[in-house]
Amino acid sequence: MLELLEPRYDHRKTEGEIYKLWEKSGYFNPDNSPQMGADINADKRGYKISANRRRNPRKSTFCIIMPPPNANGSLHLGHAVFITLQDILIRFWRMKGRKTLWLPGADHAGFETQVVFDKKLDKEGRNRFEIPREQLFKEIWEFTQSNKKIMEEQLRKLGASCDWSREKFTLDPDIVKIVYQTFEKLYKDGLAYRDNRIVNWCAKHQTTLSELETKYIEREDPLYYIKYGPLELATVRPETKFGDTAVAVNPKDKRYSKYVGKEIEIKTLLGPAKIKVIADDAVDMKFGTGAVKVTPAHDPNDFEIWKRHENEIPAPKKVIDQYGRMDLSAFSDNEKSKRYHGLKIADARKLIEEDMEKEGLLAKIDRNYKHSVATCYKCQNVLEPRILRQWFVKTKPLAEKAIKAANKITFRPESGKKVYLHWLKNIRDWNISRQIVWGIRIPAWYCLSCSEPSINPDVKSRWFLVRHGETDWNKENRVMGHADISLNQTGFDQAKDAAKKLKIYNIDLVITSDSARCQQTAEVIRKETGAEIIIDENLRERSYGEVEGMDREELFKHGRKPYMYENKYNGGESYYDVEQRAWKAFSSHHLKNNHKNVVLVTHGGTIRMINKRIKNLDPKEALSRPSIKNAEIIQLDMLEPCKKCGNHFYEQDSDVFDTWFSSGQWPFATLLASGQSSKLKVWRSNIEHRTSNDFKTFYPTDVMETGYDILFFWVARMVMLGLYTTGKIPFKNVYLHGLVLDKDKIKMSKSKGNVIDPLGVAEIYGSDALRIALVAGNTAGKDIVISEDKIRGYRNFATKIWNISRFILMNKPGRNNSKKPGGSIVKLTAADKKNINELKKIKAKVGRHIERYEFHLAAETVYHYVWHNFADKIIESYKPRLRAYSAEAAASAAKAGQSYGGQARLSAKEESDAAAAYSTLETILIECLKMLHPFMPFVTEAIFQKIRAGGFLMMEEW
RNA sequence: GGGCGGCUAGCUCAGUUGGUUAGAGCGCUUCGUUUACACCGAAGAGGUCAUAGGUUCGAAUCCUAUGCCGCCCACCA
Repeated sequence: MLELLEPRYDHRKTEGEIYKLWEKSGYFNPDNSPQMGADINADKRGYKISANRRRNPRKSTFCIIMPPPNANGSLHLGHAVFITLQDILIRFWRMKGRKTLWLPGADHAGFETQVVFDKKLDKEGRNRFEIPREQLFKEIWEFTQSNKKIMEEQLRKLGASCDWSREKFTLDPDIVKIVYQTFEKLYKDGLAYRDNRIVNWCAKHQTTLSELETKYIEREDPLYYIKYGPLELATVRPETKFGDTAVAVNPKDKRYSKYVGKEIEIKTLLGPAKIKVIADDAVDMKFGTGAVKVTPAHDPNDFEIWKRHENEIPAPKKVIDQYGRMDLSAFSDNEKSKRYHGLKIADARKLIEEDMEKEGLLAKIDRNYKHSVATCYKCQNVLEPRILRQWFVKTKPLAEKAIKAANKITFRPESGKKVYLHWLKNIRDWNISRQIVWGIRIPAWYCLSCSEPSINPDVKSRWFLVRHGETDWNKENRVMGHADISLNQTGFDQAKDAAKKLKIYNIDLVITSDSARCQQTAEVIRKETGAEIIIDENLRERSYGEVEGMDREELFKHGRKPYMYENKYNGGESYYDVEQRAWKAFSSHHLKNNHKNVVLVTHGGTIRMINKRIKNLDPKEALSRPSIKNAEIIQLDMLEPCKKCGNHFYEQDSDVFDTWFSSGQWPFATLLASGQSSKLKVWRSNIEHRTSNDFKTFYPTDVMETGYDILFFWVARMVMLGLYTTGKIPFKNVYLHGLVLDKDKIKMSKSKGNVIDPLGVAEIYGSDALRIALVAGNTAGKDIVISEDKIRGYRNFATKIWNISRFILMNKPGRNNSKKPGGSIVKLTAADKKNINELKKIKAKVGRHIERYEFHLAAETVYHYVWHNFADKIIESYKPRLRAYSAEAAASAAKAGQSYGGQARLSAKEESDAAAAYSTLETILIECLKMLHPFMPFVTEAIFQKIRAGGFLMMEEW
C-alpha cells in the first residue's frame, strides 16, 4: 500500500489492492451486511464495525440490477458512465444503512454478438451459414465467455461494488428456464402467436428484425410512372411489378371510380395480363397519379391492403428471394421471365427500366424523388419486406398496463415519461423470432405429422436417424441395395464426425441395419457414445434385385424404372415394401425404447420411408425430398403424443428469441434465479415460477439506470413483461443517462472505431478521476462530451485530497513528537464548532443531491467545499494552531538558539487548543472522505485505511 | 408531418420550484519556495445567458414568436 510520505497519490499502487480488500470483505454481498441489533464491535468475519453502524442496523433495502453489458467486446466509456452512476447510488445507500444489492450480469446479446462474430469469421475466411448449428453455438459461447471475463475485470478496475456472487448471464440455464416459462404463459394467454406476416428481412444477415432494429434513411431514387392499361401509376420499385396482384385507388377518387371492382387489361414485360382494381382508403389521391400497384409479398402497406381485400384479390405473389434476388420461378413457363430471374434487385431495376422504355410502358421518370427507406441498423443495407412465419407478441394488452403504471415510475429526465408513453400508445406487435443461432432457441416444437405446436414441453427423448457413411459404391454411383459393401475411409471419417455430434445427447441405444456399411457406422457411434447396440435386418435398404452393382450408365442401358413408390426391379422390392417392413420394425423399437435416446443407423431409402410415416407425407412428396447425405443426422424429438394427431415426433423451431425478449425479463429473472431459492409458486395462468428470497427482498428494484437510447428496446419492455409476469413494476425510478460522444460529437461505437478505452484513461489518471469527471457537469438525458483535460483536472483533485489527508495526519498528536499532549481535554473553539456546523450543512446538501439523482450538483458541491473551503481556507487558518505539535517547529526553535522544551513550554490552554484543532480537522477530513467516497472510492478508502485500519470507509455511516 | 432537447466565458458544460456581484474544468494574465499539495496558492481578465416581444418589483430561469443545431417517432406508391 502506498505510504503517506509520498507527495502524490499513485492510483497504480492502490486501486487493485483496495478492490481486493473490498472483495475479500464480502461487503458487496448484502447478506454480509451487519445485522439488525448486532451487539458486537466486529462482524462475524472480524471486521470492525463503527459504533454508528451498530446503532443503525439495516432497515430497508436498495437494489439496482446492472444493465448487463454485451459479452461481445470490451467496455467503452458508456459503460463507465453507468458503472459510475450506479456505483454512486449503491455506495451512498450502503453507507446510509440500507441493505444494498447491485446485481451484475452479462448479456449474450444475440443479434449484436452474431454480427460481431460474423465479422470475425469473415476475417478467418469462414461464414456462419457453412458451420453446423451446434459447432457455431459452441464457438460463440467460448467467444462470449472470454469476453465476459475481461469485462468482469474491467468492472473491478472501475470500482464497481456489485455482488459478484450473484452474477448472471442471460444464457444461464435458470434464466433460460424462466424465459421459457414466460413464453409459455404468453402463449397460453393468447399473447404469443405464430403467424405469416410481412416482416423486415435483412438479406445480408439472413434474419428478420423488429421495427426498432430498422433505421430509416433519406434517399433519392427514381420514381417511375408506369402505364397500366388505361391507368398510370407511380412506383420506385418496378422490379416488384411481377408480384402485383391488384391496383388500388381511393374510393373517393372520381377519376377511377368506373374501374373499381373491375379487371383491366394491362401490358407487362411478361406479356398481356389482367388485374383487378380495388378501392382502399390507404391510397392518397394526391400522390403521384392516385393509383397504386398492390404487391403484398414485398411491401408492408400492400400486405395490409391485401388483408383488407383478401376475398377480392389473389394471394401474395413472391418475386424476390431471401438473398435479395429476383425469383421468378412462379413464371417458369414464361420464357421472358428468364431474362430477370436471379438478378440482384438493383440490376433488375435497371434492366426493367430499359425494357419498359423500349416497350413503351413508361410514362415518365422523376429522377429527383426523395423518400426514406428502411435499412438494417447494423449493416445499412435496404431491408426487403418478406412474408414469413414468425412468433409475435401481442403487445397492446401489455402496453396498456405499462401505460397505467407510468405514474408509479419516476423518470429522470422527466421528458422520458412522455417519450415512453408515446411509444407504448403506438406500439405494434413484436416479432420475436430471429433466424440466427446465437440466442435462446424458441421452445416451440412442431408435430412432424400435423404441425401442431407444443410450447415449452418436456422432451422425453431424442431419436436420430443416421444414414451410413460413404462406400466406394456410393462414390462410383453404383446401386447398392442389399449388396453388402463396406465403408471406405471417407465413410469411417464421416461416421466419426457424426458420432462426435451425437455424443452430447447421452445416447442409450444404437439400432442398426444389418448391412456392413450400417453396422460399421453404428460401431463407430457405439464406441464414441458407449451406447448399447441392436441389429435389425428389417432396417435394410430397399432391394434392387437384378440391377444391384450397376453404375448410372449401366442402369440407364438396362432400363431405369421411374423413381416411384410401387416400382420394383426383378428380384427386388418396391418402396412400398420397404415402408411396410421398416415401419413395423421402427414402431416396435419405438414402443420398447421411447424413453431412451436412440440412434437409428440405416439407409437413404429406409429413412425416406420412415420419414414418410412420421411426417404423414404422400408417396410423391416422400420421394421427391432432397437426398440424404452419407452420415447425415435427422433429429426427432419425442414428446407426449400430439393432442391433435397422436404422433410422438416433433422438431424444435430453429429460430431464437430476439435478445430483448429475454432482456425484458431481466429484473425478475435475475432475482428469481439468484440467492436462496424457495418453493415453487404458482403465478397466474397455472405456470409455475420459482420464487426466491432475493426476489421477495429486492423486487421491485429501486432504480433502473441506463442509456436513453434503449428506452424502448429495454425499459418499456421490462415494464411490460415485468408487470405481466409478476404483477409489479420492476423498478420505481428510471434514470436515463446520455450517450458518450467523441470530440466530434459522434456516438462512440465499436463499428465506427471511435471508442475511447475507459481502462486506458483510468490507467493514466486513475479510476477515481475518470469516474468523477464523467459525473461532474453531466445531467440526466444529456449527451456527455468527455475530454482528457477534464479527467486530468479531477486527477489533480485526487492528489489534492491525498495531500489534505497527508498534511492532517502529519500533524497527528504523537506522530512527530516524542511526547503526547498532556491532557486529553479537547475543547472545541467557536471557530471549530462553526466549521463543523458548516460541514454538516454541506454534507446534508450533498446527500440531498444524491437522493434527488442530481449527481453533478453533489459532485460539484463536494469538490468546491473540499478544495476551496476545507483546503484553501480552513486548513490554512488552522496552521498556526497546529504548529505547537510540529517537529519542524521544534527544529526551527532549536536553530534560533532557543531551548525548545517540547511541550514543556506549552500552556495547557495552547495544548488543548492544538488538540482541538487537530480533532476538528480530522473530523472534517473523515466526513469529506465519506462524501467523496461514492464518487472516488479508491483514494478515499486508501486514506481511510491509514486512519482506521481494520475497518472500511465503504461501510461507514454516511 | 408529429414530438423532444440544445443555443450561457476562448473550448466543453452546470445553473434544482424566477431573487442579491451568472458558476465549474481546461485555457489566458500578474504575482508567489508560506508545516501538505506547482497535479499548488493569491489576485485578475473574459459573458448585452441565440434573436424579438411579453408577464413581473425582479427573467438565463415563466409565456409567445423567429432563427440555427441535434435527436426521436410516424408516413412516403
